[in-house]
Amino acid sequence: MDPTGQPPDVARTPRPYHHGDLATTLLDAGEAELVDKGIEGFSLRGVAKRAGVSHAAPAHHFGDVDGLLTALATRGFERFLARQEEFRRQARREPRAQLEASGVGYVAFAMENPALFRLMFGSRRPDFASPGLGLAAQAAFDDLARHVADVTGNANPPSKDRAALHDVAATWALAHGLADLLAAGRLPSLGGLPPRARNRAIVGILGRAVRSP
Amino acid sequence: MDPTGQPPDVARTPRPYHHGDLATTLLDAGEAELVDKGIEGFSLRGVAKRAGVSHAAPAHHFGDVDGLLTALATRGFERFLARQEEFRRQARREPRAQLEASGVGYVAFAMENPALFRLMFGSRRPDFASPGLGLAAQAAFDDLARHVADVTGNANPPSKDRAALHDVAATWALAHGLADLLAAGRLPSLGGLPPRARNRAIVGILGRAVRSP
DNA sequence: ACGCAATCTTGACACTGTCAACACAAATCT
DNA sequence: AGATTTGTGTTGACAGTGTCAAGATTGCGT
Repeated sequence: MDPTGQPPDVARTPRPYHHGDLATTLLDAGEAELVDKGIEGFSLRGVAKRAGVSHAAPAHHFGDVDGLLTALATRGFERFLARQEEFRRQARREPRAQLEASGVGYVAFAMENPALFRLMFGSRRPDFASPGLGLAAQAAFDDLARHVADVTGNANPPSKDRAALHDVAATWALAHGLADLLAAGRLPSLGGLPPRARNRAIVGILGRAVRSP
Repeated sequence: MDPTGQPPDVARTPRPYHHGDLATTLLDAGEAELVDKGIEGFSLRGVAKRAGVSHAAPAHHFGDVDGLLTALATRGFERFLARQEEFRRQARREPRAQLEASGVGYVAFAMENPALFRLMFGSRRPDFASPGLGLAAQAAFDDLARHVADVTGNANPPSKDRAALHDVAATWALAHGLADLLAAGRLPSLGGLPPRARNRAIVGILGRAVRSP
């Protein structure tokens, strides 16, 4: 038989009492739950069931349901930035092309992960005062502001210089508005385009936010 | 005595069994609940309590909690349009000034009613397939598209003409993005400005979406 | 080898939305 | 007028949810 003395395991790994790495398993399960049920139908017990674990297990890792949502939003912001960077890598190195790629990545992420995007930007349940999420969200803003500054050549921080503020606000608002409306399916004539044509259209629209110096 | 045969009323209208106009009372209570608890903490029983009525009473008027939210969103879109019109009335009659006023009204509504705005644009609970809400939302889009067309002079429908589509999409996305970010408090350097300066800044930013012909 | 801390389960509680059964009032019909 | 039907609101129940306290199980440090 089995020298380890384990039972002949009709099902191997009959769920050890300690899971190993439950935290990330719960994050994955939480993301699946988010995709399936949306933020509205998101249930902590549902996540636990997906992870094959008792209904109170998530509390030990994330405290609250809001704690889990906060962690999900944090990971969301990291992927958000990563997706933008992917598009930038495939674009030319000029500041303008890099900014356009960022915007396209912004919108693409929203359309690919509508529920997660909503959690990150349209919900008050995640705790944005928590250091992890706060920093992740701030990093997303800083990244965009930097690429805008590269285009305008304005080195002043947006909080001090009015022109810089307007440039950043316009770019962010335009990208964010497109992302939100497209993710919600409210711009069917744009969202229904095939990806390449759609991205071209998005670039054309985003270009209105800032003018090169 | 009273010819109607009513009792001498120690307390007049001691909560009659039939409320009179419970539907609108529930809508008002629902809006208050929305402001207090947000969409996340919105509770049908809480609304009933606010209206001073049993916990199952709302069902007779709105069926579902989603039914009540749908009705709230519908009324929200009507107020949304009305608010934009208020700003337009105080603006000059030129197409450009009218469009700018619409945009400022768009953003103002979002900042004044952040929870309602989120319900209208950032939630999947209202039933947008219902005729009432569907028409109300469509009317908001049509109104904006009309004012954009007045500026560009392009009479073609956005669904057919690519330039028209881009103009409408850019304007809507810019206004919507500003509204969403400001309502969420994510543009503090802009949202913290005093109203007049803020509106001037918004006009300046919105102007980037479309160029007069 | 032992004790401790971390991890997970179980059971309970209050709260929620929804449904069925009932109570009351008003409108309608004959 | 009186009876019946329709609409309006209440009560009680049920399953599902988040959270907490208590206990069970495991791994780790000493």
